[in-house]
Amino acid sequence: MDVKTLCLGVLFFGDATGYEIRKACSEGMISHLYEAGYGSIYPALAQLSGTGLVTCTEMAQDGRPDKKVYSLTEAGRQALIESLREPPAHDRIRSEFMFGLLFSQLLPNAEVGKRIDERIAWYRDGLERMRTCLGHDMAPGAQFVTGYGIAVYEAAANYLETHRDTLIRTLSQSEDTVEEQPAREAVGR
Amino acid sequence: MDVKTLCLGVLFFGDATGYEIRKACSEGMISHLYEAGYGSIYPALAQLSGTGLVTCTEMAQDGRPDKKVYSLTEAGRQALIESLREPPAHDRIRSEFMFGLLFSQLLPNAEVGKRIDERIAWYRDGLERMRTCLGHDMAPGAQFVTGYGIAVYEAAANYLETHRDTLIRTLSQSEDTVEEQPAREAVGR
DNA sequence: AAAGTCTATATCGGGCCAATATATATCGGC
DNA sequence: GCCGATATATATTGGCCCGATATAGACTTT
Repeated sequence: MDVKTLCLGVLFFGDATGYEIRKACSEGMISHLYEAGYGSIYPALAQLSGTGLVTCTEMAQDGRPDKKVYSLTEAGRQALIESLREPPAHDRIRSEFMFGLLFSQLLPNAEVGKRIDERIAWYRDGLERMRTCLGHDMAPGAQFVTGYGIAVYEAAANYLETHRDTLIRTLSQSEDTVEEQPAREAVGR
Repeated sequence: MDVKTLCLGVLFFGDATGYEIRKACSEGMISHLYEAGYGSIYPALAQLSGTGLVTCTEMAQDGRPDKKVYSLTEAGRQALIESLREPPAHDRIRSEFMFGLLFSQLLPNAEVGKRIDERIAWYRDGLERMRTCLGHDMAPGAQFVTGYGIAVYEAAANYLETHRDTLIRTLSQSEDTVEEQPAREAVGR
């Protein structure tokens, strides 16, 4: 599955411009599942347009630059369904935040605390948006996914809140032995 | 942060071959935070070796192909710390599983159930490994991160288990109206 | 009136990664 | 004792992806 399928999926919920699709995939609800930026979306739309899976209607606007509104065609709908049918690839995640915490012994304690606090705030913010979202009329799948997001974010925020101080305390205690601390095992597997 | 920093990080916990680094980043504990395959790791190691951040010792083995064991140099250690100091980029996630569920109305119910069951099994498997891991001696950061992983996976698995049947039931109920169902709002933001 | 944000489209260089090639060893099952 | 599968080990490539950047008028804030 690639960004082309992502665009088809967004367009399934209604016509949109490239700009709006990007918003959905990098700020909106979908950004929690599958992110994408301009550099992926615009080329994808051009290709989809070329193969007839979407149509593009240029709309002149007073003042602002022209809008290009994309719509899913019947062929696009079929292509979306076909893509969704094949077994989903394994999740791809890349969390610099978590990776950095692995090495929290190498960072100043204040920095560690600051990062955790920021992350908690980020989760709380996401939770608020998701809860607001649940009030509206949604497809059953979207409802399920949103509920899942809430459950996971809640657990993450709670863990960070309840274990933050313990981590900092532990780091403080072993602070002075950091210099000669030998490498440890138990990360390789 | 890129795969070069990832390699430096893994090597901080002890010398390793490219093969072992890949194992840690695509099967081991680190794979839950930051994945990488051969195509990223081998070029990264070559570059790190060229700039003196790691050293490479070739070890002949009876039978098996030669091993190239990489070690972090002092310069590499400093480079790692410097990289970790800069604020972590936003998490990047790409979950085809979750994205697919958004459109569960377009999939056969049996398929939806199967995917959820597989995902639950995957979480449970990950949980078991992480819990085993916690028994061993670990750096405080690694312990914190592992605990976080357990909390999140547990919440995810529980949500899927308790809401699986509700989703399927809801899908079955609206099954016959799928054909003429209009596009819905509330995904754009 | 300057500075910043929002709508809107588009490109590029470099990074990443799945798939693939190569070679040998070991282990379980028949 | 042989076969297929799995594990050890390194390396390349084509294509996808994406952060940064350019452009540009309108609206908002200071």
